[in-house]
Amino acid sequence: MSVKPRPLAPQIACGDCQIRHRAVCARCDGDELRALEEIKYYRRFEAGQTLVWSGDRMDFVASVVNGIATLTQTMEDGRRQMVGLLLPSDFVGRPGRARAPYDVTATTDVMLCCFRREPFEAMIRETPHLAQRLLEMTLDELDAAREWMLLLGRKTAREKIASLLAILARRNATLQARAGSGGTITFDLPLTREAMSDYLGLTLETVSRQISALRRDGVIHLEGKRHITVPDMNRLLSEAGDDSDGGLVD
Amino acid sequence: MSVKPRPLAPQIACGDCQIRHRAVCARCDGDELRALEEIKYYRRFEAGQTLVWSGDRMDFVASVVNGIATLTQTMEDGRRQMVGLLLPSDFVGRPGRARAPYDVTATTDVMLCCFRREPFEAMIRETPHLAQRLLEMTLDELDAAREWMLLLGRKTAREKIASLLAILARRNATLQARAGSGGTITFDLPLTREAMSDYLGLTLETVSRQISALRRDGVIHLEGKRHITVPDMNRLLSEAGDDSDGGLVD
DNA sequence: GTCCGTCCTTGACCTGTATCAAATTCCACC
DNA sequence: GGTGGAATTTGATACAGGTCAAGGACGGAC
Repeated sequence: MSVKPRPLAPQIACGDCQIRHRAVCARCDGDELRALEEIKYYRRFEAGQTLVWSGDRMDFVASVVNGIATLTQTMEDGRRQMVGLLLPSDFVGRPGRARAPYDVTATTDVMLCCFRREPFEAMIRETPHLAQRLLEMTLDELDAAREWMLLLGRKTAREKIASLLAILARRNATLQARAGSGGTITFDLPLTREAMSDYLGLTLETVSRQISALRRDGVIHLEGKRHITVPDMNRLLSEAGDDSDGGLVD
Repeated sequence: MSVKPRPLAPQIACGDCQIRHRAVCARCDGDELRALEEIKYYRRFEAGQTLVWSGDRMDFVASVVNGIATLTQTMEDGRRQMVGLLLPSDFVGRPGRARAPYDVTATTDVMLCCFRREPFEAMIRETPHLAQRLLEMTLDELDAAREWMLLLGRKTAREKIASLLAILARRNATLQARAGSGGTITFDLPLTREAMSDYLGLTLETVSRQISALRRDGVIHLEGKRHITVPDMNRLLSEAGDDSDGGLVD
């Protein structure tokens, strides 16, 4: 969800379960968190299903196990803006707030690991470590949101598309073994053109045009409508308008 | 910093010091936090001064005591986007990350209440309550950032200006006794046209034009360049394109 | 006072993206 | 393999906001 090559460092590969966690994991996180086991349950949603409508009561918080979901805000006249992309290991819902401030919609089939609100809040109070990890994770999200603000406010359509592709490519390169880091990266777009337009603050036609333009210019190759190959990641990053320092890590 | 009338509820009026706190206050927050007293110190910055440059090492975290500061991201070619507005009681800096990801600049003279990083981080580990309050505060900021994403991605120039004025008016109405809540609201713009344009993802000319247009249409009155009167807050809110439900509070 | 510099306003024009309107591709399902 | 429908692409045109340029208002220094 970050525009510039941000450190994905805090991801922890987990021997216990398949997913890579960035923050809280009920299954393998530390002795303190094993207690979460007792209050968790799983829920499955199908692609296109809206898990929670804006304003709805949300009696759980959850971690995405697999699949992709989105957070969107909608204006009265129908204008929509995606404000978050939930990928596996991301967290949704917030302790202390019962109503969702935006729609949460499944883009693909989604599996959530849910915790009922009250027990979870109690656990936060009892388990200092948990609040700290949630804080860390939330700060990461805030940084990502702020980079996205730069994109929405100041980037051109072409830069926006390149930025999104860079994020997806990067995410993909991390999940796959990054065979030859200078080499080509290949992945399937998990979003429709419409979802991309909602994310980028563009129309779907502009998204389509810009993708075509990037293809014409050799920045990406397209196979079908979804399968993308990035021959030169640095080229893509410079199209995205990000500075090339790779992001400062501490 | 929120677009729609959001609950400013968690502000706590404090008998001990002048400012209203939304989250962490070293002076009066609770017994647990009095320990922070020992590691805090004050720093003063003048209007226009940049407190921290993006990428700089930042060996403290701080709470704004008075004045206004901004967080901005800049692209290589100079395009700028403000990603946060720091008002009194807001917090800047993050535990666990030494380098600032954006410039922090004083808009007016600013007084910060600073805590050196290491002691502060130690205190978070030792004081569960502190992490919880920081979490709550960060989640509020994240919500505000996401509302701002809707503004940046989907609102027209006129709506953007109206939204910003609504926020400032609202903030002001909260700080002043809100004498007759239906009545007119009056305040001084704390931002130049340029700063507003950085915040809204517009050019300074467009900001100026839209402010003139709102004045022509009677949505606001202008006295000089900075002093603004809002005769009808509801009118302003509807110009901002926000739904009128007033925001859902829990 | 008046001079200067900064901030703001307004105008004329241009460009990037939205809008409206067809095609075209692709996939799922028969 | 054919068919229907959704997703995507492409084209023509409109318009919001950007860009460039010229004043104007205001405040501080002298």
